[in-house]
Amino acid sequence: MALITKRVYGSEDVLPKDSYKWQFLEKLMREEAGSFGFKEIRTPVFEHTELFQRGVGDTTDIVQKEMYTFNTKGGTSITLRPEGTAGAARALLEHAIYNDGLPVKAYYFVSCYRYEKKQANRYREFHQFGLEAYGTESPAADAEMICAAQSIFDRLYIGDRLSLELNSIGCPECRAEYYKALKEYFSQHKGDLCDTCLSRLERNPMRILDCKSPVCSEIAKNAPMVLDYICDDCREHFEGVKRLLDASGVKYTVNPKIVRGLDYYTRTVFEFVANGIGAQGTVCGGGRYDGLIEELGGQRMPALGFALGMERLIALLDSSDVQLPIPDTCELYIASMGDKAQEKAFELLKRIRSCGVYAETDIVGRSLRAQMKYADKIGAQFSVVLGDNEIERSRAEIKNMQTGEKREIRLDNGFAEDFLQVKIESGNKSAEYFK
RNA sequence: GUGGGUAUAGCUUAGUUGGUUAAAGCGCCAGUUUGUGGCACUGGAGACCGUCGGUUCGAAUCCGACUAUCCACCCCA
Repeated sequence: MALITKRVYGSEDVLPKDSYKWQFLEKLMREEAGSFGFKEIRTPVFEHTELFQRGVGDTTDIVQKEMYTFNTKGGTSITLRPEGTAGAARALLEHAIYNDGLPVKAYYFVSCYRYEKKQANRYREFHQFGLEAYGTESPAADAEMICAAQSIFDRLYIGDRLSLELNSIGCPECRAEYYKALKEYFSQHKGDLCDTCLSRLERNPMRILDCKSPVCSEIAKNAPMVLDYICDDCREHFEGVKRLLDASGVKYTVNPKIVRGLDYYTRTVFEFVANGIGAQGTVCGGGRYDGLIEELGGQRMPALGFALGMERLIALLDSSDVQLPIPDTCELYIASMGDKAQEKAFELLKRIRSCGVYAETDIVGRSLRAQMKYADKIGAQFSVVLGDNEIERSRAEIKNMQTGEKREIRLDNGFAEDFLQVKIESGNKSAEYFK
């Protein structure tokens, strides 16, 4: 296929027949975030490269090998955002939003870019919905964050398709202790670890814990657990989070292997994981990152949030028996024959559309029969045929496409009124919503 | 970056041991007389059989390379 008619590797089109899913989900998420008191923040697709190096972390795979980085004509290095948190945190600092009062609660919809091998539910351009909260250290904030994610899934009737995996990786102080213990333990098995895990041993030993290699995961089974090493403050914090989740009726599994791959995480980390949508099952992931703001040059300020993968969520919905509300079909199709009738059709359509009715007419120049076929194909609920007779009488027949039943309708000022009357009498709902 | 699978119309596929104009269903467009959709029928458009090279009198079919794509590892949403 010619290059110009081929999309770039790892990118996806949302086609007209599917866009309603995105629109529906975005609306639902805005409502849900709003009901928790989060306000939308919109940040640029690109940022200074340094922001991600500092914010996401120099040692991460994302920064080391997955960023779309390039120089502007002016010689500035900028990067297409690989995730949404860094930009939001930058904006918080740049505009000193924390002076508007704490906590700052924001949500975002962003497109993200990572240069990696494409896979089922993993793309080079992908979309995230996310929540951010700044200026609160309380476990209540962690619990609320998780509740917000859970309630989105509940509203979509997929709460039971996802399992919430929860963990605490402690603060930098207690993690240092833990790292020491981990390194000691894994060093004893140096000969058996896979190559990647050997390099992890130095820079991020926790990642060995979720290595998929049978040998490594066997060794990891007996490795020290974070939860045995976290300090009293961190333990108490974690207990607080669990207590409020329990109170909210949110079910979770404490999974010591959830460690997250971004450097900025501290204390609470969590993932909502789905089965049955391929290897990339993490639909939503997040946690607390109390060190991030300071890392970016601000005063120390606790922070937390999560990101939800839109493509993965849609994949999950597609693989489940949940049917998102199908968009309204055409309410009225006006077929016409001849110039006079076409003019009348345009006049009537202007009138009826201004009442909020979804209506169409022929813009192809088809025969009457073909127009009716088209009306049927687009699922029009009612149709009106206009010809010389109707123009003359200023009356036409309106046909219920489902029952075939016909009624008279005025073509003058009474048109919109008559149509609404017919619509009400038919008891026709514009769309059937069902699970 | 590493592995494995697959490439024939918009989609799903057929194509026999290599043999003349590459087939079907769905979809799309038009028509089945004069002013009414769904069903049915008729017709039409649409494929350089992923690309390049090789073997052969002859390749969609055999061989090679490349490219694309899918799945998995890695990593993550």
